[in-house]
Amino acid sequence: MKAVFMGTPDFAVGCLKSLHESGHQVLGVFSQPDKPKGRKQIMTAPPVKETAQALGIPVYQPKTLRDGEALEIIKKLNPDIIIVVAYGKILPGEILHFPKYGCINIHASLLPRLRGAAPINFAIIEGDKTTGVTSMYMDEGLDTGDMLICRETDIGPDMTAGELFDRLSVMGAEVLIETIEKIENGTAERTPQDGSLATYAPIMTKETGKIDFSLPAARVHDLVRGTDPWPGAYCVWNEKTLKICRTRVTEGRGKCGEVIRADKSGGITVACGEGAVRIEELQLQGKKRMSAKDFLNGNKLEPGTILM
RNA sequence: CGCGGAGUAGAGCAGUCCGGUAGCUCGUCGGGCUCAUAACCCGGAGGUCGUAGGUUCAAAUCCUGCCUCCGCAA
Repeated sequence: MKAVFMGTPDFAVGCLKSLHESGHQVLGVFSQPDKPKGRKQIMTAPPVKETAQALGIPVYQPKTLRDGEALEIIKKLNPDIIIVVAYGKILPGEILHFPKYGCINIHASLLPRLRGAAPINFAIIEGDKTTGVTSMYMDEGLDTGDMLICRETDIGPDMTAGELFDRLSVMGAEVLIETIEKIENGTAERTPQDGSLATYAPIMTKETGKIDFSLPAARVHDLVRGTDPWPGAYCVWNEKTLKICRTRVTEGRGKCGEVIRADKSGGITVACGEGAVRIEELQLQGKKRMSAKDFLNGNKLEPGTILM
């Protein structure tokens, strides 16, 4: 099958590689334009672009797909199918309808749940016990197309978004290849989504990681692991940002956000609206990430302190 | 030159303003106590204070360049 691939971040890299290795011909790759990144604002290529270049596939990085130029490129490449994985742009109808087999998308959730930009993180933040990946035919809505293959996986009680990301990224690549096979041999079945069950996983910002200690401990824990490694969950201590990197749900009672224990044997325990969380790893503004034990060796954190 | 913080023993920090013997909490090693311990007591080892210069009788500390790490912003 002759395909065009569209994707941007790490999550899409596995799909691109599998597609390339499975013998399908990748005519071209679309990715978001390079962006300035990091403290020095260095222009950085998106991971998919780097991968494509390493594989010797031509890369296109249009600012928009709506000015007709992108369509011209597509027409020239003349793919049988377009694969979209976390590309970050909406495809106009003229492109959606161009390829013979249409456009398919790999999405990291069990649709119609968690449509949108950050399904992996929100599956954890919302305390889901399972999630998965879904392949679908794209339409003009946001993750609303007819589903093809849906594969489920468990979310462990302490699993972080980073860990889940790795697993789903592998699953996504597998599902992609299977989906293409089914489309090729004509056994693909469309299942429409039940829109009434849809939920949304909005794009994450730094604010997403703000901890609210009035919530039950389980929810605080879900936020911490659901935002790890990015953007990270945080609170405020001594007027400084304190990132909370790793926690465990535990017993304890106190005012919301109150440190009820801070010693080397019990770690740092903070009371929540219901129960408490023990902080195992944290990072103070301007410092490196460290264990609660190391933190307590050099910082005075008395029981009774309130984290906001 | 986007804003800011920081490099001191294996780890986490203080000391820097106001130059004058390298300090704290841990870890580690040896010994002791205890039924026992992530507990307690005694003792020891371990640091060219990120790096290159400058000022000075004397620099972790003051001045200048460079390297590295981190938070914010994007």
